[in-house]
Amino acid sequence: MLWSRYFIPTSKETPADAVVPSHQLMLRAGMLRQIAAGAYAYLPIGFRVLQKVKNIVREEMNRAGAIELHMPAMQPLDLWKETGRDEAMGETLIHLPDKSFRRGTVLGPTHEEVVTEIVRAYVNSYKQLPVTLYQIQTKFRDEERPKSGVLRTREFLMKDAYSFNPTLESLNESYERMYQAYCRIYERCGLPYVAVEADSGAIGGDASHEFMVVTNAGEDWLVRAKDGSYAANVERAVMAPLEKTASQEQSTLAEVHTPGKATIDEVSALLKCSPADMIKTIIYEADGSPVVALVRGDHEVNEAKLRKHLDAVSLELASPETIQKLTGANVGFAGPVGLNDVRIIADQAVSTMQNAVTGANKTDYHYTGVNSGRDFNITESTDLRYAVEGDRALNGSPFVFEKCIEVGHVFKLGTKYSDAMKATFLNENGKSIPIIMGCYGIGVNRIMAAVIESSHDENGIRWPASIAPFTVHIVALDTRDDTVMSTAMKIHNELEASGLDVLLDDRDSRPGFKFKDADLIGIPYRITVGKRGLAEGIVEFKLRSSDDVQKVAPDQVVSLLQDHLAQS
RNA sequence: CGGGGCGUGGCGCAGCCUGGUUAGCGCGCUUGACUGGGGGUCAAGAGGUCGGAGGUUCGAAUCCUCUCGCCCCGACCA
Repeated sequence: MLWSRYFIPTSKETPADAVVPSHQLMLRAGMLRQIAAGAYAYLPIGFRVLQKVKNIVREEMNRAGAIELHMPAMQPLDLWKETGRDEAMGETLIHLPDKSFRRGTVLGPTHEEVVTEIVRAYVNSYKQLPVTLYQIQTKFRDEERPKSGVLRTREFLMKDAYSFNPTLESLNESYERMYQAYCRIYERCGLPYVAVEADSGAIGGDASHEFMVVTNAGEDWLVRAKDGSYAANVERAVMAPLEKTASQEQSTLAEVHTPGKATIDEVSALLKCSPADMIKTIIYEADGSPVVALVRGDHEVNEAKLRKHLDAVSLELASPETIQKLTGANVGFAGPVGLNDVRIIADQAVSTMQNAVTGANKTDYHYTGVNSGRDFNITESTDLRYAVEGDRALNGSPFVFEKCIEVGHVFKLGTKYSDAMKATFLNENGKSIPIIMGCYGIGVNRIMAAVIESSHDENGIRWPASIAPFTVHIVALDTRDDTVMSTAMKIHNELEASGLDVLLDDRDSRPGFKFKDADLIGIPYRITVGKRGLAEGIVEFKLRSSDDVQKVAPDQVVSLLQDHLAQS
């Protein structure tokens, strides 16, 4: 490919709207153009990268036994009503105007409903199972706030796979196979990833892993044990109970006047104590009944953990009226002392607290000197909170917190969708039972952006050869010199003939300009052809990832490159 | 959805507060000359409904009202 005849609109300046490196570099390298908030055009070299990522994903899916199909982006709302997800997705679901359609139509944010509809139509025997179907498709989600370039958009490419299994053992096999395929995909894309336990959330599955890439541009947090023995989404991270501190002399329980001081910060400031000396009392309504959660003042209740502990379907903060009725006080003055006839769950850390401060269940009053066992009893104690700095893994290794982005997610769905949509089959005993499902997603655009986030320098992108828009970049200097151009063209043709993607910069520009562009678009192998080198019978070979320049005879270039590619 | 900011040639910005000739500057682009190993120099050019609508005024990029779009922080996020 000749640069002069191709379309790579590079730019020296960084657009003001771009904040994260991947966004800035994609714009500058001429890969990407924003068309609307959260909707991007992929320009030729950006598109080439996407295609390479898609091909890797496709190869690994096929290798893992998944079968490709293609489902519509336009879907009938009725299908979403069957599972109730029209409500659950809320505003994220993009509805088309009703006019020209008989039924309401939405743009698919994901395809569980559609794929389940297909399978229930054709699968009715255990003999047809298991089967895993996948597609690589454009998804639409009306995100409230698209951001960070291609990392969070309203329209994006996703590989989504769905396994349909007759038994749990079979589901586990499919899940494991997908998990392994994901690892291979990220490895082939040159992406340093971490597989973490994830919260399976409202989707209702019982196991789930996320594939994370550590980067400052991320919007999720992952927690890792320093010794590498544990990694989890912060939503999910399980930590060791805090150790008991040396016991202090118990002070007496005292009621103090704290007028208008309802928050942890206000009360701790007034009473000159640390938030860690306070017991935070949060009142929820779980499936309609009030429940009280206790955590240390500097900790936050993890509602997912609480929900799981309670085995509740709905969980929300109680209304001020409920709180008033339960505690007899305004919001901000609740505490466990004297609180009866309600289920109280304490975080483990609360058990280690001594002479604590907490609400007195009386408006404008708190207690000091509160001790569990004496002033109130902890009947239920569990891990209820989010991990914070200083927490440790169950084996005692300290936690490290890192920002990250999610590039993939695998779920064991169970029968949530097959139950709701009546996707059943007859098992060997002639009994009709719901198909057990798993679902497996990969964000294709995110892989591209994540690779750039984790592989760039001040001059530009550093693509791994596997997904680079071109594999080799020939820079012809002195383009008006016939020997230079004929040599460059010859190398170009030989490399193309050997099956490589080659870009030849044949523009009549100054050398520095072309080198800067070469570094910016980040093709892994660079061949420089110039008058000087040719005078001594050589061209130069350089890796994007290194400053070393190797002199090589023009007719040795193909074999040298093949050696390099064979090693990588 | 709360808070903040920004819309002026392809990109980055100034001008606005305090209204007044042909709306500037840098990058990029075109043409020519010189130049040629890390984003060159000089010269001459092209390119703008100042996001849109309405209003105030003799006169609006500038003041007022409405509106659309975009970015950032937060909340939310199978």
